[in-house]
This record gives sequence, C-alpha cells and structure tokens, in this order.
Amino acid sequence: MELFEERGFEGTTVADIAERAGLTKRTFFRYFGDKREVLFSGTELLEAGFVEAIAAAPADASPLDAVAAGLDAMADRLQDVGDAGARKRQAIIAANPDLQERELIKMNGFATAAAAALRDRGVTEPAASLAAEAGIAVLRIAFARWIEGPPGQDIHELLHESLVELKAVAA
Amino acid sequence: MELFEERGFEGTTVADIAERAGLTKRTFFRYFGDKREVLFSGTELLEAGFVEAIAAAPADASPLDAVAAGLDAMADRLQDVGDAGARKRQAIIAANPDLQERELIKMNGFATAAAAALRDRGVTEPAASLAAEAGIAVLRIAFARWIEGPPGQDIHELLHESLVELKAVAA
DNA sequence: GCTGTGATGACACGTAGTGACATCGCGGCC
DNA sequence: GGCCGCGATGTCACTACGTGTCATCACAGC
Repeated sequence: MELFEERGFEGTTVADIAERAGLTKRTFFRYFGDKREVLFSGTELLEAGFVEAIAAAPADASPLDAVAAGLDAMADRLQDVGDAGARKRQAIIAANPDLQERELIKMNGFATAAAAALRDRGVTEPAASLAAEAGIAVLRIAFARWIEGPPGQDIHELLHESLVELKAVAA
Repeated sequence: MELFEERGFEGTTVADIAERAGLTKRTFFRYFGDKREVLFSGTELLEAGFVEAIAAAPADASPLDAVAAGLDAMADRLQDVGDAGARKRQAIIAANPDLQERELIKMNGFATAAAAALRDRGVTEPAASLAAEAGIAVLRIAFARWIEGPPGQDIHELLHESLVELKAVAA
C-alpha cells in the first residue's frame, strides 16, 4: 500500500514490493498468484461470512432477503476495516483498469457463491442466480456511495436504502 | 479463433497470431490493446446499439423496461451472429480466467453506459444505476442459458423470461 | 519526379510470471 | 550429538507480454 500510494500500481514493480518486504520476487509469487492479488487477499473471508449468513437467514425469508442478510454480514466486516482504508484502496483500484477487472471478478465470485447458497436453501434456477446478481448490484451501488459519501457513514443503512430502491425499480 | 481452438488461449502466443495473419507482433498491438482484446473487438458496436435503443424507448417506459428495450436490440445483433460462433467463443473464455475478467469489465461497461442513458431520460440516481445493473444481470442469465441450452433458441424469449423472473424475485 | 503521410517492420528493452534446483532453519528421533 | 526430513526461501534461467524508437515502404497529391 505504501508503494502503491507513492508510485502508483503500475509504477511499482513486484521486485520493489518484495524488496520492501525483505523478500525476493519469487517468494512474492508463492504467496500471491499475481501482482494484482496482493490488493485482494482477504476476499475469501468476506465471501465465507457472506455465504454463511445467507445459509443462516430465516427459513421463511425470500431469496433476495436472504442475500440481503448476507450483505449485512459483509457490511459488518467492512465497517470494522473502516472507510478510510477502503477509500485508499479504492482510489488505487480506480486508477488502474487491470485492478478493476480483478475487482469485478471478485464481485462475480460473490454472486456465484450467493447463488449456490440460495440453491442450498431450495431456491431454484434461474431465481437463485437472479436474486444473487441483484443482491450484488445492491452491494455495488451501496459500496460506491459509501466510498464517495461523507466519512463515518454506516454502510448498513446504504445497503438497506439500495435494496428498497431496487425493489421499487423492479416493481 | 483457429489458433485458440487448436492450442487454447494461453498456448497461443501473440507472435503466433501475428504470423498466421501475415503480420508482426508489433502490428498486432497497434490494432489491439492487448492479447485479450482480440476476442472482444466489436463490443463497442453492441454497446452503441444498446444505448441507442434505451434512448429510443417510449417515454412512459419504466427505467427497467427501457433497459429491456436496449437488451432486445443487443439480442438482435447476437442472434445475427448466431449461437454456434457464440458457443465457441464462450468456450474459450470459460477456459481462461483472464478472459473472464475482460468479459466482466465489458459487461460493467454496458451497465455504466445504460445508467448514463437512463439519466439522459431523466431517471435519477441511484435508480438509474440499479436498473442498469439489474438489466445486465438479466442479460447475463439469459445469455448463459442461450449458450448452455439447445441450439437455435431465440435469445429474445430467454431475455423476456429472465426479466419476468427478476421482477418476481424483487417483488 | 518530389514530398508528406499512414501503415508496417526491426530491434531493444523492462517486467510479469514460472520451472528447476540449491540452501537454510528447525523440529523430531535414534 | 549427529542425522534426517521438510517447509520456506533464494538463485538462476527463461518465456511472453507490451512499449518506445527509428527505419522502411507504399501511395496519394502536386
């Protein structure tokens, strides 16, 4: 993060990162599949909490509401990290198309995981995938507003607002 | 496409492609920003038709229905290309994570373009972005069913079914 | 026949990413 | 105490992507 803020993502070589960490390039690639991944480690945990919460949602919850419960769990962890760090991270990502691609594939991973969790709850296709995708759309919009909005805002509220808005739009 | 089917995307070097085309590597990169892009040229046209159709939708159409009109226009062009070619292409993409990332960023481009087109129609945020994202979710699911389903299927029908399903899920 | 211009080639270079092998540190074990 | 095994790291070599720079070539206009 230090190096990325100083020189940007492209301006930082893997050798630079490794040197700053007191390691070699080769070792870096043993921990991270590629250079981008260093900014996305931790996503697995986020995803795990997300699917657990979907599974744990009340049995009578609608598919979309189950996903919303998952999003709330994710929001808890995001809130813990805080918006300050998230803002820095997002600024780096926004400045680099390659990183945006990686971000999107992570989001997509969330959506497919959510769809699977919904199917485990007995939701059939294509409803499961649609609810999952719609939920991720809600997350995207809420997250963007969290990053762009005033500091210290509660992301749970933004999520809730986005969800309500989605339901209105689709009505 | 020939080379990708023979050796896979990773197994094909840019030099291979250039040689097959009777050109040099350098010239390849003057036409395509990177190796992945060669599989995604033409997306701009698809996107252009998409936004035009959104703009041309009846003034009293809801945001989501305006996006649906855009999707129908996109479906026309996809139908012209046919499912056979789309299947081959998609098989190559499915086999390579880098290509999936590129695919997602194109989809994301569609969503942001749709959101802009909706704002031009007077739709406010966050409704515009949400309707756009939801519409792209519908496209994704319908497209996947088109690729996986029986040959010769009409993608318009699949789009319509997905849209109806989304509305049910969000209700 | 001259000249400008756009497309292509030739060449060199930096960097991401990987395979193969060497080395080191450390805990267990006779 | 010395040996062994193993996981983590380093070293080295190599391929391929992507780019900057300059040369070359074809062709249109005058």
